[in-house]
Amino acid sequence: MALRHAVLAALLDGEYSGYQLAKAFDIGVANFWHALPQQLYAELTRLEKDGLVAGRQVVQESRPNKRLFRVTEAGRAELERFAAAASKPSFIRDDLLVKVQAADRVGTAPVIEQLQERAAAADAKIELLGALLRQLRGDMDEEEFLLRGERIGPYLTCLRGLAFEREHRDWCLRIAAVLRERRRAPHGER
Amino acid sequence: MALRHAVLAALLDGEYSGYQLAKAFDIGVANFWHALPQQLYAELTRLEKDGLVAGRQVVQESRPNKRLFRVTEAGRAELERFAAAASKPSFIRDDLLVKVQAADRVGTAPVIEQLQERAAAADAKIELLGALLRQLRGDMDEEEFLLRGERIGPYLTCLRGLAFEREHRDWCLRIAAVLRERRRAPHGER
DNA sequence: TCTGAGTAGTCACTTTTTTGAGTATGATGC
DNA sequence: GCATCATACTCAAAAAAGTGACTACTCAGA
Repeated sequence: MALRHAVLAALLDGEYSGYQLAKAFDIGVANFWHALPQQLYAELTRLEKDGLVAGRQVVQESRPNKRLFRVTEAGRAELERFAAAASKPSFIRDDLLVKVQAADRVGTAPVIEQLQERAAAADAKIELLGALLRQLRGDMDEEEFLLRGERIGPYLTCLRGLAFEREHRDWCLRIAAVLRERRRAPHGER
Repeated sequence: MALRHAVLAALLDGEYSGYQLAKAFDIGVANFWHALPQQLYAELTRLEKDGLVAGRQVVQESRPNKRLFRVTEAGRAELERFAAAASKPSFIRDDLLVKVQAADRVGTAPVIEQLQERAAAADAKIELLGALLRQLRGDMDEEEFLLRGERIGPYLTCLRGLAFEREHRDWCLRIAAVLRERRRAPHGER
């Protein structure tokens, strides 16, 4: 039960529909969890059944009706319990790293290409997160916001995401450069 | 099928038993994938059935017999195919981040504690990876090794792991400091 | 007027990952 | 001499995550 708590945490700041939640999971929440819309709808259904969130129907004209969910007291308590329990260690799990591990035993050309695509994607995400951070802290500077802002959780996770993306971009570019250089000027035998 | 390729990539450097592989997955390979021994044994069985690895029985005295596996030509070809295919984007997936996201809506004390434990664990991993990198590059310096070393794949993924752990440690320490400071000097109302 | 994109979701299914409980032997430490 | 650790694995099951295929309605643009 892991997506469960990510959904609860994402839902702390107000009412969201499954659809809106899916968008949040594509940007801010993606810094600590990832899920497809179907998974979110399913999890919301389970959470509601367990009384951890409450949904209400909102009838709309000119677009489909929707259900908005908010965290209940029981949900908040569950999150409290979760926060106090031990966390599993985090780790990277990335196809691209697997390819790099094999890098000098398989063709490097496609890997170099993917490293560069990744770097570009990371760049895009860095901009997105920068904008999100500016928006979250409003007119305060970061230090002041972190000390006096009233809701810093999402900001803190975005900081982590930003650092991750920067690091990832730099690594991708460096590794791509190394692999290109080695193609240009071959090394030992083989 | 993702663990599959991680196992193949890890097996590129020689013959390993499931048991040895499990150790590798706890240190170096953990930089790009993570798995429990049971999964590795199961995956090795499947890989062998599919002809991507070949196992041979090694009879031992004074300890249980073991089976050593190596990547076959078909396995190498599969890895080649995998390297050329598109990769899924990577993302962080971390309980602790979920807790931080909820940080100012639930009790922060246990979260601060966990952040510090994590920072310490990251420190330990940083040392481990540093030693592994020194061992992998032998008496060359990094630049020379990356250019002329004959097997740099594992080195490159360890570099990623090292950067990740450093970043993670710094973030944990900073966030712990921020949350402590906010407990000391409360902000807005609530 | 047709096409595609955005909103809002559901159902069924498969794959992957995790968890828990075992087996067996020799070596090492108190 | 007894307990625990390290080696080396296996089996079964549950939980979590991911995939594909669908429904329906509105609006904007070609």
